[in-house]
Amino acid sequence: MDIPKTYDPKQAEARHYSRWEEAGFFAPEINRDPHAPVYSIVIPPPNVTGSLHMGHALQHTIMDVLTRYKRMSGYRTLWLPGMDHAGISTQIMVERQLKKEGLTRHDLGREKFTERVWQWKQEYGGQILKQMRREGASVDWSRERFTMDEHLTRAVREFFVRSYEDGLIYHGEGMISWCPKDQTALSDLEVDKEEQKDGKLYYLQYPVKGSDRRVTVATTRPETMLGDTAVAVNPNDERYRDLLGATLLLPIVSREIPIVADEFVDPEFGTGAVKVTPAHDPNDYAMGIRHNLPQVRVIDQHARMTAEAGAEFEGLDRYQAREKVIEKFETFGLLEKIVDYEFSITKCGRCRTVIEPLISTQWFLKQAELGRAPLELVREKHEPRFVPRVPYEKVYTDWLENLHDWTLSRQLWWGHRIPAWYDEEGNVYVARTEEEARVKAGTDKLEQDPDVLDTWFSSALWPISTLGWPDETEDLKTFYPTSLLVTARDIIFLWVSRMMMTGLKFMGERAFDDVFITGTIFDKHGQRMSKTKGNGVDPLEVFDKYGVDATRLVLASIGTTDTRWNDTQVESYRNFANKIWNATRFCLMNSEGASVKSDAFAVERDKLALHDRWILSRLNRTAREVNEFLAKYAFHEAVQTLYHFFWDDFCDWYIELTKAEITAEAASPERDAARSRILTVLEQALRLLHPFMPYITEELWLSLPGVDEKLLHPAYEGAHATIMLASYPQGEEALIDVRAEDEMQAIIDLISRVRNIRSEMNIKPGERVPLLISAADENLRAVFAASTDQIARIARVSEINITEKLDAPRASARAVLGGGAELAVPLEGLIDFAQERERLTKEQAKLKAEAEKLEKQLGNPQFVERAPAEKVEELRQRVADINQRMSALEQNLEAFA
RNA sequence: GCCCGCUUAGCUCAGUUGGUAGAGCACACGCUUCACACGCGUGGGGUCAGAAGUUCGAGUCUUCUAGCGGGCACCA
Repeated sequence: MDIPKTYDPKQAEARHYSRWEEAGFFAPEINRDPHAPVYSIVIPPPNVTGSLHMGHALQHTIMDVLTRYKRMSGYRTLWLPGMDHAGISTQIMVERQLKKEGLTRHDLGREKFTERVWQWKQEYGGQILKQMRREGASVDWSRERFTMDEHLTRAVREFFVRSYEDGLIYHGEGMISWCPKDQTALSDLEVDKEEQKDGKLYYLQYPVKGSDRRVTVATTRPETMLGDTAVAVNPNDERYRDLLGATLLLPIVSREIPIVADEFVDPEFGTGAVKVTPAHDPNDYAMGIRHNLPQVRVIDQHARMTAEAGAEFEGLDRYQAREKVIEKFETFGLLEKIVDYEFSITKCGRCRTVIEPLISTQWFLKQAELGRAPLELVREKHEPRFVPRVPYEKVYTDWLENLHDWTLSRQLWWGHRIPAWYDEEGNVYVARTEEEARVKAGTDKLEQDPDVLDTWFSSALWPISTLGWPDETEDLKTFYPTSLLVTARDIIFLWVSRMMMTGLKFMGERAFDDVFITGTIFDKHGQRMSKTKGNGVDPLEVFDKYGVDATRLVLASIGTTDTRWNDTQVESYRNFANKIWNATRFCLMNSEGASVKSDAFAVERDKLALHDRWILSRLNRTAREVNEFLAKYAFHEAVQTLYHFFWDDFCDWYIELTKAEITAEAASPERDAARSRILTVLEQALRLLHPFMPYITEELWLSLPGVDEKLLHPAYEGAHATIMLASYPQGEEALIDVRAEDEMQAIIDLISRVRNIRSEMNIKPGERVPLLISAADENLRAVFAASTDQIARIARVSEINITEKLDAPRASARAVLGGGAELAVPLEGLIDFAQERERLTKEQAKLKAEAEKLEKQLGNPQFVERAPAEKVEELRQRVADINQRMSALEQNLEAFA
């Protein structure tokens, strides 16, 4: 027998994945049952530029555990992989590459540049997909999709055209967030607010025309005053009532601007007078429309001042212009004060450049209309079901209640080009193809809109487009709606909500039943992992160090909770994997004449030893619990249950209890039967563990004698043997044996007490001691009697004497057990009476404290009256048991007196 | 400003419907016991952030306070 003592994860990891993939185990077609229930997940498509981080590994683990679990449970299972073209990120990545060659994208031109991006994708993109193989992700690679695939492009155009025809999409002027560095419009979800701790608030004075008065306005952006076209005050503000309708002389540019009244203005803030710059601030833009104010554009797309800002300012950067405006105001004596002021500024979510709000002609989508159906669904039916519901259902609902128009167009080259064409007069034709547009326009002289769509526009279609929409494919019929979406919380708005919108619009059904929001993994100091900080833990390094299976156990346990990453947890699961390895090794070393058998435990109940009935019960109870936990996404609990079943019940107790039988040198039907039983329990345990630990379980499962195709779930008839397709144990209620568990517990307690005595009395591990057991209850005596061999072996006892009443020599260490049992270890010459007295006194004190607490509670008439009768009875039982133990201890102490 | 979450053993975290506080790691002691030292056995360690309330009974429910972390908001 030549099995290494230590499990080497890398070997198993290298061995099985490609085999599984090539055999088609990941594809739903492997399931031959036409009536099989369906389980489907589409992966959140990682960016084509991305590489695996812990967040991905976490999401993938959750998805894979469930997919493998459902597959083993007989479901027709699809986990669909793919990638996102990631417009801006990818374009920037390739531009950076070009820069090294001294080129810009404009040097290449649009067509060549796009080709270059595709080339880049071929060579470097999709790193993450290779890494997913390492994770053991059981995705169906035959259905891999990319958001820029021809078919998905067709879906995008369909979405666009239909929405345009329905009046949901429009082309027009609006106030948008513009990134001066990336040179594109952004949606409000792609920008971040950032606190400006050292911000300043500038108080500027504007002279009133034909008067000595001045009106003071407060602003954080003085440079925009060059584009002011009004000052607004609250209509109820007494201070300015007489100035309503007056004209102000805008300093520097000498423009005459009105004072207007608007409810928006908060009289409490600043001076109660607000400068209005309709071309460069979202609120002012809205106010400008309300009061029909001119829009003077003083800042351009590069965040530099325009000619409109005046000759002195033209070409200046916005911050230089700010300095200059302040200088001027100071010289004019119009700068009232500058105060420190904390506020937030908006930055580009990608490059952190400060956003410039600009008026621009773009394509927009009226999200409010699309959002109505998802909003109703979540309000009325709580669908999709968020896990955890708090706080995400509310977050999602709140957002849907307050939808703004979505800026769709991006001034980029990489992405889905907007399917809109213009004729020479500038009329727009939205169509699925250029041909269609020509027909609509009645001319060939058309020019396509140069812009591309927001990346999230195609992502919004992911669950339906990947399954074939707009065609009515078999996949779409079979796998939609999907069962589950697993993702991080930061894209609930960007993505989750929008998939619900498109799913409901085009399919009339929710995109997924459940939405599982994973926790966030921080570094050990509680800091968010990020590339710029360089504090990220690389999943691949963790895989290398501890193995994929161990890492997956940690990730599955994390589930929805925010966690600080620490290697010690992985290490402990690495040890667990090793434990599984060695337990199997032990079973294999003693497997001659035996095999995994469906009828290994099929003998009359009274012919089966207690420990066999017990492990069978524990196994089935564990299986039931794990199924229940998985049904409610309680991964941590499932992992804990399996861990303790395998380590504590199976290894620490069952193997030890059955060891003598199994390692017997002489072959016998009894030995072979015992060997088959342990193999059979082990085989089931491996299946239960498989969704979490795919590699080690497959590696070991295949090595077990008697394991073959017959163990596969009936749906996979004809497939080669693999644990992946073995049926997941459901746990049989009938095999749960409460009595066996209670009786076994008595044995375990007994052995533990003996071990405790041995340890406290410093008895050498090799030294065997005699043991006296007493129990008034006949049945309990029988239970002990039936297990004397095991007790003797495990507790290292030389001889066991079971009596009705304890009759031990004075020089004995004693202990009391539940159920009125007692034990004594005679230690003539070894025992230190003082020490033993101390030990017993300590134990007595413990019991006494507990008894007092309970008696106090029982002495409370209100408790006895109001608490449920069974609760009261339970306490009485406990008190009785404690009292029994105490009196036994008392007698023991007297023996030493 | 509004909303939400978190605070449990030295560390990382569990604790379902209110009814004797748990795990892993760490720590102490003892073990080359014929699967495993990535192991075995034994043991110590928590007034569950603080306060008040509801209740026979609160880690668990309510309110407030503090600290930390999110999300949202047009306050110039």
